[in-house]
Amino acid sequence: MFDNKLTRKLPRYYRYLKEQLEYYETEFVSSEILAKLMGVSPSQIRQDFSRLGYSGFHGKGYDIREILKKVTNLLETDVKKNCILVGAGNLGQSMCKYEAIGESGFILKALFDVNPKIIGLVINGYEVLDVDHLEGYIKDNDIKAAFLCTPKNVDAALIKTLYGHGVKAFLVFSPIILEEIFKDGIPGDLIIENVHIDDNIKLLSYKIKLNGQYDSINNKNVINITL
Amino acid sequence: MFDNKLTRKLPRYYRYLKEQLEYYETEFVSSEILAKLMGVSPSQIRQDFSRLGYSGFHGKGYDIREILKKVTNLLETDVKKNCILVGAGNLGQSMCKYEAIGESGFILKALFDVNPKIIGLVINGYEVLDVDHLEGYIKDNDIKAAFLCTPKNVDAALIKTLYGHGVKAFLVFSPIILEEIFKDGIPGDLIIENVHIDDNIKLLSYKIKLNGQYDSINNKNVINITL
DNA sequence: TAGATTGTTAATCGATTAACAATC
DNA sequence: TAGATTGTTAATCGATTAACAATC
Repeated sequence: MFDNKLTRKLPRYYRYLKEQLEYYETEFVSSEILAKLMGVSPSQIRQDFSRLGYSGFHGKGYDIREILKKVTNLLETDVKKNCILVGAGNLGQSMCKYEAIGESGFILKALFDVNPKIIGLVINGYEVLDVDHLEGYIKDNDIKAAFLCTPKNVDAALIKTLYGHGVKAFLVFSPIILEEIFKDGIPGDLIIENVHIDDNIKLLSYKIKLNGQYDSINNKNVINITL
Repeated sequence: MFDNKLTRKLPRYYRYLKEQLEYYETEFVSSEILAKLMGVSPSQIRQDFSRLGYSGFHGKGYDIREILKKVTNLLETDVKKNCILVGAGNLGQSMCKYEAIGESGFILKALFDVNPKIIGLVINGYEVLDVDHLEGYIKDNDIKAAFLCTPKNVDAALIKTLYGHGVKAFLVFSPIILEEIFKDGIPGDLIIENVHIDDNIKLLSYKIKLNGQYDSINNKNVINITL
């Protein structure tokens, strides 16, 4: 039932299938075409789709909308989940406009901040509320997740507070040391999804290093690096 | 020479080693301790470090600073690389303050925007320049990379333009369809590092779905999901 | 020395690929 | 029917784990 390695590939499949549908305007796609687009082997795609329990059509390919539906079902990105965003600075203001939030079933209910200059502003249709009202707001609005766009030094404490108010799931932009705040043990039902832009930047550095370097294994210069 | 699967793990090792050094204030770490912290097996850590060509000390563990040095060397995050940031809106303003940029060897030289209201402002010490001056600026300043914090519909065209001016490496926040812009083929030396926050959000949705679900394989409720 | 922990080999596990009969 | 492409099995490849002698 839990095939988490495959699950981790789903968002990627989602992206490329969407691309096929919208940019190339095709309703069906063969494992060969999709494989080329994604830089993987056709075999792998057939294996994965088969394991997802989705069948294509012999001689024709896969019905893109149907796989997308399957992926959506598995990720439950069609299930509505109320959420809030804390930290209405630059990152927060940028994030609250991000359509991927709604596309994943999250309904952004409000923004919160500590800064009196920001509190009361309306950003992208969301009023910025005072963090002092978090507790009541969470209890009244069935908040399932919080997106933390706060400075990294406050993230950990904030998670503990919000968890105390009943929020179990967090999207965080800074690496957090949970042991540091949950001294009596990290709750089993705490969910953290960490965005590691710093990792992306480091990999960019590595790719720049590699670009054009001579690859003695394949006897050619490195180009089009895939990590 | 090119062990890209291992390379992809390096930023993660970097993060946890840094954490050991700074938060736990230890100079040495055993594979057992680090494994517990990272949620992997001690074997794997010993294998990886060995493959990186780094030796620890019998009975004592690994010298954290030394591995960090090794990782830094491999990723070349200590090599200085001039870069620019395009799009000085909320995301751009947030990114230009991000210390991971400098930590990875990138030296942010300037911000660029199209909006006359933003051009001329000084943000975090960087003057916002007019995108019309991009070409000359790039040629004069040995720009190795660009961070695109622009609206997603302009990213693709911008990459083509900047590539034409000599910038080969890009950090991008929206999935881009390169085939769409490079109709005559995607240049082999073009480097794209894509930040997929939408994937993180979808995985958050999945984790919420799983949380507390009954796992019939292990006969217990799912907690502490690792994907 | 005793204790701790590495470094490495061999075994296991899982994921990817190859191949091809099935079938639309 | 011929052509295309799936679905699945078996083979391969690679990564993870287990085990333990080596050694600080």
